[in-house]
Formats: sequence, C-alpha cells, structure tokens
Amino acid sequence: MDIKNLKTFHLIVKYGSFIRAAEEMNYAQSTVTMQMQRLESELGVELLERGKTIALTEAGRLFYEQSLQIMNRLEQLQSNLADIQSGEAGHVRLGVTEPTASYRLPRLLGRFQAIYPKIKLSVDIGSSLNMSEQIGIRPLFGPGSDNRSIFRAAVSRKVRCPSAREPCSDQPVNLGSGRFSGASLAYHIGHLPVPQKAGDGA
Amino acid sequence: MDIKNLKTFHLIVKYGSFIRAAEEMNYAQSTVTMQMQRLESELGVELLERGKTIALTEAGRLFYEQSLQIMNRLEQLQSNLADIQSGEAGHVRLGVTEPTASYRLPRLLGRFQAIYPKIKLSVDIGSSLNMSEQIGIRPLFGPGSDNRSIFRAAVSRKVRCPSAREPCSDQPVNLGSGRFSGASLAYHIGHLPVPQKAGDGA
DNA sequence: TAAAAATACTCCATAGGTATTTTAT
DNA sequence: ATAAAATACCTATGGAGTATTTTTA
Repeated sequence: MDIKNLKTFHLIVKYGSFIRAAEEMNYAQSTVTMQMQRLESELGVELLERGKTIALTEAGRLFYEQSLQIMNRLEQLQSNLADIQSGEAGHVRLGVTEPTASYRLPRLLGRFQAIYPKIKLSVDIGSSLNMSEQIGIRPLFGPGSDNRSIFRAAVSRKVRCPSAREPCSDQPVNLGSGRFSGASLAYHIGHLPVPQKAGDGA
Repeated sequence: MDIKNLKTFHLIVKYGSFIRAAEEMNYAQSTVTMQMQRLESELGVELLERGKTIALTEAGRLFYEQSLQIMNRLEQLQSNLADIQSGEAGHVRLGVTEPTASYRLPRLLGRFQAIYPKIKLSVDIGSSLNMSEQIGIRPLFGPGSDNRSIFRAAVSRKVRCPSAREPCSDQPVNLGSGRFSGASLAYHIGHLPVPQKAGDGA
C-alpha cells in the first residue's frame, strides 16, 4: 500500500470527485480510477459508491477517518525528522573536564539552548581522562557503543546554523583534552552511535 | 512511501541485519539495501548506521518507534475493515411497520445480535408507509440518500454466515410491505448509500 | 444528454533479482 | 579473512498517460 493512494483517496472524499482529485494530484483521471481500484482490492473492501456523485461506503467512512489520523501522524513524524536533520532537535551528550565545566560551559550552553530550544542537552563532568575516554564513557552512551567513532563524530560533525543573521559561535572551547569550536557542541546524538545495539529490540 | 519499506525497516531493526530481513520478506539482499536507500532519501534522513553490525541513528530510533505505532494502527484498521466486509461488524438500520415490529422482530434481532455481536442495530418503527419509503426515510439515513438504491440494497444483500455450523436464519419475515429472509436483516450499512454526501467534509 | 468514471491500450520508470565488488571486523 | 552491505547491471511488472466507451443522474 502506497501513501500516494491514501492522499488521492482523501482528496476524492474532500471533493466528491475523481476528476478534481486527479487535478489536485496532477494525475490523469484514469490514474485515479486505477489507484482506487487497487486500494480497494488491497484492502478487500469497497470504499466508494460510484455514481455521478461519489459516496462513501461504511468501510469507506471508517477507512477515511482512521487513515486521515494515520496520515497526520506520519506527517508529524516527518516534520520531527526534519528537525533532527537540520540540527534543530535531538539530543547532545557532552563530556567535559574542569575547569571548562565550571567556567566556560555554562554561558556557552545557555547561548546554545537559546538558539536550539528543541535540543536536549546532557553534560557529564569528568575528572582527568582525555577527551575520547571522557565522551565515550559507557554509562553515558550505553553498552556496546564505540568510543572511537563517538570521538570521531564529536570532533567532525557540526550542526547547521538556524539563520545566517545569527551565526553559531565558533570560539574555541577547551573540552578536556581537545579544542572545539562552539558550534561543534551541537553534534547531536543522531550523528553518534546508538546506545543499545539494534537486534535486541522487539 | 510504501508500507512494504516500513516492514522491511522494522525487520532490520528487529534482527540487526539486512540479510535476515531480506530472508523474512523473501527479498534479495540487494533489494533491502535499495529499499532502505529509497526510504532514507524520501525522508531526507539517515536511519541506519551501517557496519558489520547495524545501529540506529537518533532519527532512526524516532522513526522506528513512531512508524511501529502507525503500522499497528493500520493493521488494526485493516482488521476492522475485514470485520465489516465479512458482515461481522457494521451498522444495520431497519425500518419496520407493525405488527412485525412488536411480534416477530424482537426475537429475530435477539438471535441476530447473538450471532453478530459487533453489528450495531438501529430500528425505526413506522406507521403505514410502504417498505421503500419506510427504509428510506430521511431522518434515519440523512440528507442526500437515495431511497431506491437503499431499498435495492436492502433486499439484495445478505451478510455472510459466520460459520457453517451455525447457519443464518432464513425464515421469511414481513418487514412492512416486503418479505425478507432472516439473514437479509444483515445488510449492513456498508452496502447502503452514505448518510452525508462526500464532498462537504473537511 | 451531458457529466463523470470505467476500459482498452500503450509506454516507460522502477521495483526486484543475479552477480560482483567493496567494506568493516 | 570473512561476513555483510553496496554497486552494477538486467528484467519485467505495473504505475501512469491518451483515447475511447460506458454509465447514471
């Protein structure tokens, strides 16, 4: 089942017409007919009563209402994914050593949160380990994560600035043993290895 | 976006392996690779970290959880549609005149509800109109419904019996002017025209 | 008899398969 | 060195278009 067919169906219900749905989807009329035939055969149910005026069957009404909700959830999901992709949402986990943690980090994180309100921040303040160990500590990133790739991701990835008028800070900040620009704080967790390995889920 | 791709993705996460997902879906391994590339490009997001072991990106985790729920809703919906199709669910609206309403209908509807517990019954008891007018009265079926086709549907459609061991009653019952078998009580609303015309909805 | 949907047909884009190469452990 | 995913290439199904016929209000 293809989402396109659902959209077509929704437009047919909205307009009560295959032709108007075809126009809005930039399809030929026969394409709409075919899509609905396929949708109905996939579901094993008639959805529409054809006539000069289109009407919904009971199954059609149920499918319309439910599939609308499903579509809305899907669109919401895509929007959330776009937020993650653009770096406007996500989860940043940082490991820092003193004295950076006490002196430079608070102001930096405050600015960061103002720019990226949807990004969740977690900070782990370490003792004297070097940066890669610090970032890679298992309690923070979960079992099975790869310290080396975490470190690589941490130093290489940057978030996109939300607008050119309000550029990301790029003042170097000492996070333990390494030197990082302010912008590089924003390697969100999407660019880092997953906490738990795939394959043990349901 | 095709639902097939979502299923493949879910299997990849479940097994942590493209190959095992391919086996379960009866696909070639390259097909799974292709599907995931297409899914990721459609969403504009990387979902999986490839390696000898597969891991989810943050976007992948979000997409996995959400799309699982969406799939579940879709399957629930399909199951409900199947119920309607098989006649095990739906909404039957009847118009009856005396004396049938008082004498024969109660026992018949009782048996009917025992066989089809998911079917909602509405009965409208009329005065002396003939059957087609009785069934077609507008308050019961809403504006824009076609009395003639309602009548046609009512006399021609029958619900499928749920099992051969407990066959539907087919004793004729006088519903106003027409004679109907007991089974034909079960023309659920899915076979009747819709209450409100499509086209005036959102 | 005029609208709207269904059919008949055609075409080509692409989903999916086979064989091979690349990658990461 | 080996197991797994990516790539290259090929094939055929079916999605979509054009033109026409059928339906029904």
